[in-house]
Amino acid sequence: MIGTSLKPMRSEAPTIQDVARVAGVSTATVSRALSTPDRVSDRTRSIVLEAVESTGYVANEMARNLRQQKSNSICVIAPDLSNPFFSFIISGIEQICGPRGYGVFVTESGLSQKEKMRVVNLMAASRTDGYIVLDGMLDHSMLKARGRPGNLAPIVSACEWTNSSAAPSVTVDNVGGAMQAVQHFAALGHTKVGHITGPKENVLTVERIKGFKQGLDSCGLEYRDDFVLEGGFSLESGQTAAETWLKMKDRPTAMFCASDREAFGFISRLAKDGVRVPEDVSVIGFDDIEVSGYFVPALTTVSQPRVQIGRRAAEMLFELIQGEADPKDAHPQLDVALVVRDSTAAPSLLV
Amino acid sequence: MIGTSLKPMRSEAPTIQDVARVAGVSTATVSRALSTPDRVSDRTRSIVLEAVESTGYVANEMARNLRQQKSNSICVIAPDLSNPFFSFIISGIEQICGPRGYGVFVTESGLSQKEKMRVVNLMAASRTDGYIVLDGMLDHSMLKARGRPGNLAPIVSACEWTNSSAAPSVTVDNVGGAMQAVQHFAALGHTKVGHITGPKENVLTVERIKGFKQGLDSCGLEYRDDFVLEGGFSLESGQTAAETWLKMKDRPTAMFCASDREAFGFISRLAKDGVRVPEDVSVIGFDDIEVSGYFVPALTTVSQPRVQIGRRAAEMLFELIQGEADPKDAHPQLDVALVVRDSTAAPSLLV
DNA sequence: TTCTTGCTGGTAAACGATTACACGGCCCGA
DNA sequence: TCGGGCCGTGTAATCGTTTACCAGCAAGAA
Repeated sequence: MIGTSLKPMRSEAPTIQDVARVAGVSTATVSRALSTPDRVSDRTRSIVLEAVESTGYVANEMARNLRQQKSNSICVIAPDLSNPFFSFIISGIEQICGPRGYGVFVTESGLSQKEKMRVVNLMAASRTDGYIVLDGMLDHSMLKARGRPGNLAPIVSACEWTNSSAAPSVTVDNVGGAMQAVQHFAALGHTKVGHITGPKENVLTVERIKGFKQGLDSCGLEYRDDFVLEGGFSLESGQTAAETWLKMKDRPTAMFCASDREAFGFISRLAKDGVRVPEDVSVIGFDDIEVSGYFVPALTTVSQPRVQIGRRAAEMLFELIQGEADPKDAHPQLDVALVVRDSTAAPSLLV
Repeated sequence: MIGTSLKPMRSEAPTIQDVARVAGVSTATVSRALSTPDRVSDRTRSIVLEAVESTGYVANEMARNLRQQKSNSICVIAPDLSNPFFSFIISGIEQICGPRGYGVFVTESGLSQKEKMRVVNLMAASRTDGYIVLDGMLDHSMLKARGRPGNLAPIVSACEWTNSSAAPSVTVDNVGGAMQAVQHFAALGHTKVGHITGPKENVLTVERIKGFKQGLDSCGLEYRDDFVLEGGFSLESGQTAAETWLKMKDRPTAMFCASDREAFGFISRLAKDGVRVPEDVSVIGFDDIEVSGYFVPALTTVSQPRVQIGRRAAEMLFELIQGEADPKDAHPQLDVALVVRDSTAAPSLLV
């Protein structure tokens, strides 16, 4: 080799020009042979494909993106990737995007407002064709900051949503799920049912509290303020709630937790004081993350169709990208299902 | 408005030309004012910035990418995003990439070979400037398939690696971690120590088995083939191993699991038969995922510095991207630490 | 035969930034 | 006063595609 250099050999990448030269056709023909094969003759196509093969040509995405004004990728924004709840949703999204040749960006919006600004800036730069937002706290500031004309890639929210935003969303029946949980407790004979909520500002928190109350109502049970403990969806917050519970004089015999992780934290802390689940207190979670079926005890929980949520959101996003759908009236709500496992039982006869 | 149309209003996005016109300077000056501010006069800079403000200009990433031949983003390839083990690694990666203005793509390579091909194709398209591969099964086929000249974005492997690949890697001391686990068992008085392995073909599996044996050796304990159960890192595989364990006539009193999730599956299945941890059998995991501290019992485990792994891998990747480093001699190995919680105790005196 | 139509394929203009190169003015030392 | 640097800016080439437009040609219709 003559041009051997120490530096990157990027320069050697074959371009469409090289292919055209080898095949003895124009670049337009090469492009057509690859992207719209039926617009060239059989003969030409095979010549081109052969030239592609022999040169090792791979189209440069960046050039394509610039010309087409699209990136063939979307971005998923989750508040917290360490929360396994999101993984199956992402998987569902990829199931839809992969076959369509779209790449899936994933990024974390974090908990602090400062972190969220980072994401907002990312969105303004508009590297991707659309967004799926799993963080209900993001929309407000976001929509303001990226209101630059022309940079408006479509957005679909999933799971969490923002009342103030007109963005289409796919959600689940949070109210119904919470009701089912309470009704299950009632059916087992519990009358003193408590709730560990999510973080205060969260929409899901509000919905699940609403469902909790409606469930109580529907069973003729009393709603007691002192049975509602503030949580934050996290393991730690479940633990903290457990400490509150342990100090209560009059304790609920059944606790509905706004997330599975809260339930884990709760049960785990209780176990350290010898309080057993479900013998001493019954627990129901929400989400049905993978480990829930393997917890000790296996957790009774409200299962969300996570893969389905992801798929649905991705499908909606594509409709928006292609301008097929009217964003305004797209708010499907998926069903949830109570999965009964070993963390719930009839209340202890004593006490 | 005259040009009102039903179609997307993308066309309205201000370009650098618009800014130049408003500011009364050339596009070159605008570009310089934004990317190399010290190369223009104070006066000009402020005029330009004002024009940027008033037009709402945001640079078009695609055009920039094409011109600079780089995408300002990297891609992380994980076998399975539902495994929470990866989340903190990704977080660490973002900690490094964010401040440098890099976006982080995340994609799932999946378990089947077919899925992995999808990723390989993605890599060939070379949308990103570099790759961090968390999947040890990928390298082989990958390197072959994307050997197109010119398209060689640098790769760093992390956690898992491939012996056959020259790619730089950041790993942890798997052997040492396994040894520590066994030594902890021995110190508690266990003499019958077993192991649930990872999936057969995995490098980590091999390393941890090696450490397991060395640990036994170092404590003068016997290695017994029948005490080694094949697992697969997953919850299910731990459960399966538990069923095997339950059927054994001569059982180990302590089990070292190749992953925390395996340990959960194991403990959970045992609990259903009334076998208690750590009273009846002690268990140690590997990884220290978030939920481990909240399991019942809280899991003793070998903790990996996950965030650190991610940060280190990202730093190495940047060195490679900038051509600063020689890939060949970069194989840092990070330390692990045994975190003792409640799943280990002295062996029961009975039996 | 002549006009239309449809099918192929070439020419060249985008896409929107960055940046090599050139140029004019200013300062400074000889 | 003149020449050499430096500084700030503009001109225009460039990145590698896609695609609008056009032209040539063959076949079918009139």
